Amino acid sequence: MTAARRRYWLMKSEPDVYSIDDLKRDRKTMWDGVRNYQARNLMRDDMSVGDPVLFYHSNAKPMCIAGLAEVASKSYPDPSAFDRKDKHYDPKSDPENPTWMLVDVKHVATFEAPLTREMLAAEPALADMMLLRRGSRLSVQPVTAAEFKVVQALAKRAAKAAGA
DNA sequence: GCCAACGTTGGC
DNA sequence: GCCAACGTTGGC
Repeated sequence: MTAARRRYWLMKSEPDVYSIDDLKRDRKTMWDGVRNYQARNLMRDDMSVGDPVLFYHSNAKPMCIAGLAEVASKSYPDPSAFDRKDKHYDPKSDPENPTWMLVDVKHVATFEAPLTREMLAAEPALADMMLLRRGSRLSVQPVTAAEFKVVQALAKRAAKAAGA
């Protein structure tokens, strides 16, 4: 057994559809409905159980990193791809050889003060973060260890400021 | 609501 | 294999 290098991720969700509060309530959820090959490949090939995940609220007011989650399973076929009634049903995906894979994600912490996109954009250390790049639509993104550290520090600072 | 960015589809 | 048309994401 070789220990996998710890990797860090950011996953986007529209809070109107599924928010960090929903994740907290559910404790754990299937990250279903992803229909982008790049995002799938990251979940299928690169994620390990225990990897930290930044939970991002997209298309929201405010847009923000709302908290911390964690990869809670290995990848497995996305059942919503086989459900005719599901919005993300994919008739081309063969259950014998599934196209779409997902992982379970579990709630770790909801930030006391959400880190708004504005705050992130104002942080020089995050200048190269994929999330902040123009036109970056990928809903599952890698985050560097350095970026993750900075986000954690910002979250701590924001919580302090909010509580003070 | 607009539209830039980008992925997918399908004709050729 | 190219590329135009189209659909979606998601910030603004």
